[in-house]
Amino acid sequence: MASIDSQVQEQASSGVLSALAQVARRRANLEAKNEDVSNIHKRRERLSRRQTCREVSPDTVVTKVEEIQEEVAPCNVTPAPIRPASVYQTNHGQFIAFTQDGAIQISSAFPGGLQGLQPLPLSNSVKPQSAAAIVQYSQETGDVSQQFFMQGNNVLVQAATGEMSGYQICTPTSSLPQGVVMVESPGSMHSPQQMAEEATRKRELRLMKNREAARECRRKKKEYVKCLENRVAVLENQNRTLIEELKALKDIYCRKPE
DNA sequence: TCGCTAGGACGTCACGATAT
DNA sequence: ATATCGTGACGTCCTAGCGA
Repeated sequence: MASIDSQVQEQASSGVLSALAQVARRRANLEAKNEDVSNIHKRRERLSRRQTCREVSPDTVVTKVEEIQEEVAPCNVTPAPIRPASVYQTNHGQFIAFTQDGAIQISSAFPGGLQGLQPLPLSNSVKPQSAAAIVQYSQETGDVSQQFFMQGNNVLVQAATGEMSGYQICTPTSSLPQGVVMVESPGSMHSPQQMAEEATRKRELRLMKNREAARECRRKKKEYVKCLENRVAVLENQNRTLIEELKALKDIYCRKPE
């Protein structure tokens, strides 16, 4: 118990330290802002010249958090819901879901399960898991048109006018509902331009995945911090109770027998 | 109302750990 | 050996709160 307490205290103080570090970072930020950072390209350049994280500062808080997690009683952290498929949201607010068998479904509302999703039949046998592919999707009612680049179970969503213009999009097959077009991405790249496009696409995919991962990571961290705070509250309560109990016992034993 | 500050959320990069 | 994942660090943007 005592060791847990001290660890929780240590955790709290490292929280303070990290807050201080954040203040320092902000100060540095402001100083950096005072330099000429108006140009986005310069900013990019600065980013690219940046030192690596490990060089700048050592690991602190998280390592400790992980150590403590093994000792304290399991918190009621709700695990990420197990979804029957991957679900993505487009910048038009629609949700694209991949079912286990590789089918794609589109919905305008987030699927609690996957009910209410509108099935999107694919034009050929290419499954998203097996090959990279592009789906162009346009709504019947509107002029909104988007492209989805898929590789494995990942999807990259862009407006049809976006950077993926290098891809060849087949002429829509009239039999396809909702203007759905599906093509295989070029299997063999030859020209430097194609290679560059491939590299760009790979990079976009990696960035997208990392974005998702960072979001998930933050969510987990927040949940864990909340859990720790609860734990602190519980321990403080216990501590108070024990102190009162001790006081009462002292009163009994220290009272002089008549 | 305006400027400043703190805090939160996000995207990106780098890197270690783990899986294939 | 290479790919993928998870996460710390950083820079940026946005917003709420506060004092002048």
